[in-house]
Amino acid sequence: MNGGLISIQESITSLKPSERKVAEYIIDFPEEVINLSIQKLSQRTEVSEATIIRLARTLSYKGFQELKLRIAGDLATKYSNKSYQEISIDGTVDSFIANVSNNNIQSINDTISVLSKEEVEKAIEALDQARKIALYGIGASGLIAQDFKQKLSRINRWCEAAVDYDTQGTISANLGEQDVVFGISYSGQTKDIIESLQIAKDNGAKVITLTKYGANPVSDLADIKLFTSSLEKSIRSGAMSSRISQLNVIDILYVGITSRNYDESVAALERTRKAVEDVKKHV
Amino acid sequence: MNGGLISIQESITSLKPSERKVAEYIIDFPEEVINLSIQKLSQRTEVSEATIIRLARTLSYKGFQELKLRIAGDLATKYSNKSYQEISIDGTVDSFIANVSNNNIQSINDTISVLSKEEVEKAIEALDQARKIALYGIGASGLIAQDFKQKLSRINRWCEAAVDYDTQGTISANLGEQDVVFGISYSGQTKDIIESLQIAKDNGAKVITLTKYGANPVSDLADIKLFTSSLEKSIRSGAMSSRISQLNVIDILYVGITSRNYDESVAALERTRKAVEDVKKHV
DNA sequence: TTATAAAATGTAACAAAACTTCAGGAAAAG
DNA sequence: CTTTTCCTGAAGTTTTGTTACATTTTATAA
Repeated sequence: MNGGLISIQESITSLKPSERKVAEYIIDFPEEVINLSIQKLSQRTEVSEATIIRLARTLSYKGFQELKLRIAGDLATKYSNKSYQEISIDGTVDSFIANVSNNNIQSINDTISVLSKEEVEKAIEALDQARKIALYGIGASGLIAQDFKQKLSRINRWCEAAVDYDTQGTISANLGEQDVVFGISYSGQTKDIIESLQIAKDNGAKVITLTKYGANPVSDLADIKLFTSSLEKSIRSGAMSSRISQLNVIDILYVGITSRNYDESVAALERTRKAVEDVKKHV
Repeated sequence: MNGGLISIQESITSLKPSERKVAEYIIDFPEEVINLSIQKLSQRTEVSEATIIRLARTLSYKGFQELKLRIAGDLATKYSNKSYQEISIDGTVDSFIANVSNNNIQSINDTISVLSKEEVEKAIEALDQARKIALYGIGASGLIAQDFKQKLSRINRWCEAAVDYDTQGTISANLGEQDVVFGISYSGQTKDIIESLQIAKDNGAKVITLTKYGANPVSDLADIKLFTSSLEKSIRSGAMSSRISQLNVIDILYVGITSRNYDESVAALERTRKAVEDVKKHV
C-alpha cells in the first residue's frame, strides 16, 4: 500500500498526456488538490472530469475520492514530525506515555540533523584504529560511557570507562598517540571532562567529544566533534531526551565499528555471549 | 492544525449525545469510516446525516469531506512507522545513521503498545509511596538501574541501585513491606535478578519488573509487570534498541512520580542542581 | 496523401453524495 | 404548567462524482 503521491510519481512517465497534466498538477499542489472538487480540478488542469477519474483508476484507486484520501495521508505523514511537547503535570497516564515517548523520538530525529556524516566517519575510523580507548563521562554521561564500554568490550576492544576525575586523570596520563579519548558531556561545560581531555590531548591522544550542538569548551578541545540535538526543555525534565540521543549516537558508532570488521566482531560477540552464559550456569 | 482523531477524542465529552455516538464510532472504526459515505455512516450510527455534518462543524471542519481527509491523515501517520530494518554491514555511514535511528524510534513506538496504562499507574503509585526503592539490573540493565537511581535521587527519594548479586541480596535482606524492589532484565531470565527479587518478595516488599514482553521467570515474580517491546533483531545488534525503550519507560515513571508531587520535586531538583554546581566551582 | 482503425479525450446525462432548511419534539427555565 | 431553548431528523436542494457515448486525435498502411 503505497502513498498516493509516490505512486503518482512512479507512474508519471507511463501516463497518457492529459492524465499526466493532472498528475503533475497534483504533485505540484497537493495541498490545494485535496480541497478541490473534481470539476474545479478539471478546470485548472484544463482536462475533462472523466480524465481525472481515469487517472485515479490508472493508479488503481477506486475513484477520485480515494485518490484524495491517499494524498491527504501522504501530506499528513510528511508533516507529522511533532515538535517537543511540554510535559504537563496534571495529565493522564496516557498523556505521559505519549508525550515522553514523543519527545524521545523527536530527540533521535533531531540528532540525525545535527550529526555530521563526515565526523561520524572519522570517529569510526579513529575508534577502529585505536590501540586503547578511554571513555569519560560524569553523572548521567558517565552511564553513557559505561554503556559504550560494555559494547566495545564485547567486540574485543581495549577500552576503559571512567566516571570521576581522578580515574580519568590517571588514565589520561598514560595515553599515547595511538590512543583515542572519548569525552561525553551534554552541556559541554563539565570542568572535570575538560581537564581530563586536556591531559590526554597533551599526550598526543586523539580526542573525540559528544556534546550538545553548538560551540562549547569540551568540543573546542576535540579533533572530532559529535553533537546531539540541543533542544531539550527545562531543567525539570532531568537528563531525559539527551541521553537517549547520546545512546543513539553510541549505537551508530558501534554498528560502524562492528561492520568494518564484521566476521571478527561477530566471532567476538559469540565468545562473550557464551562466556556470560557459562558463568550464569555455574553460579 | 490537529489530527482528526485527536481532536475528536479531545472534544468528545463536550458533544451532544447524537454527535457523540458518531464520534465514538469514528474512533472505533476509523479505517472503515474514511471509505463510508455520509448516508452509510448515518445508517450505521443510527443518526441523521445532518447530525454528522454538525459534528464535523463542531470540530471546526468545513464539512464531512474535510473530516474524512483529516482522519485519513491520522491513519497514515499512525501506520507510517517503518518496521525494524536489518542493519547491513556494507552500507554507507548515511544508512547506518538512518537505520540505527529508525530502529531506536521503532522500539519506542512498539513499547507504547505493550505498556499497560494500568500497570504504569500502579507502578507510579507504588514508587511514590515507597519508603525505600531498590533497583536491580545486571550488565546492560544495570546501567538502566543506575540511571533510574540518579533520577530518583534528584527528587529526593531514598533508593539504591545494585548491579551484582551480592549487593542485591544484601539490600533485599533488609527490605520490608513498605519498600519496593524494581527488577530490570531484558530477557527476563537473569538468575541473579530472580533470586534477589525472591528474597525481597519473601520479606514483603512490593515487586515491580521491567522485562521484554511475554511471560518470563522475572515477571512471574512481579506484583506489577512492565514490558518493553521484544522485537529486537539478532544477537549481533547487542543490547541496542532494548535499552532505549527501557529508558523510555524509566522516563515515563519518573515524570509520573514527579508530577504527583510537583512543587516538592521541583524544589528538590533545584537543590540538587545547585549543589552539583557548587561542587564544580570549588574543585 | 488519404482511408481506416485504434487510442485518447471530452460532453452531457445520471447517480450519488454532501449539505441546507425547517419542523417536530425533548429538556430546561420560568 | 407554560414557555423557551436546544437537539434532532425528514425532506428537499445543491454539489460532486461517475458513466456512457460522442468526438477528436494519433498511428498505420495502402
